[in-house]
Amino acid sequence: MLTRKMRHLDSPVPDSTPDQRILAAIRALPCGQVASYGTIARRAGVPGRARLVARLLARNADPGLPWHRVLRADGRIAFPPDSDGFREQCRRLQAEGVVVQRGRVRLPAAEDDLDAALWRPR
DNA sequence: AGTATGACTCATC
DNA sequence: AGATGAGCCATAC
Repeated sequence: MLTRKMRHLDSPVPDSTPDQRILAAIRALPCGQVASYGTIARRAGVPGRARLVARLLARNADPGLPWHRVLRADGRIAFPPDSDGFREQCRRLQAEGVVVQRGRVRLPAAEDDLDAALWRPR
């Protein structure tokens, strides 16, 4: 039986939903590396949908998902500074060696995949 | 159908 | 660097 929804052509595009690709993009973040909601959205093929990323994280129940590596575009933690989420995220990041000061992390200057991957300071 | 609400982002000041 | 307002998109009422 073929899929119920016929594809226009049998396109080689991954048969995945934006949600799945976003989760994949987050899971693809290496330990100690961070990215903004917007960057995750872009990497997942849904540019401009940072809020979708945020919504997914808010609902996520998977304890293995490295949600703490996702920050706002300015490098700040998205939770209110006095919240449990904030503290937990800080703790997890620092446990990975990420420098967090005043709730802020220095994001890779060029959030491009290439630069972020190659420019990583030792 | 209209309004409010976010783990958002960007331009501007 | 902080504040503000507009844009944005999916859900919830």
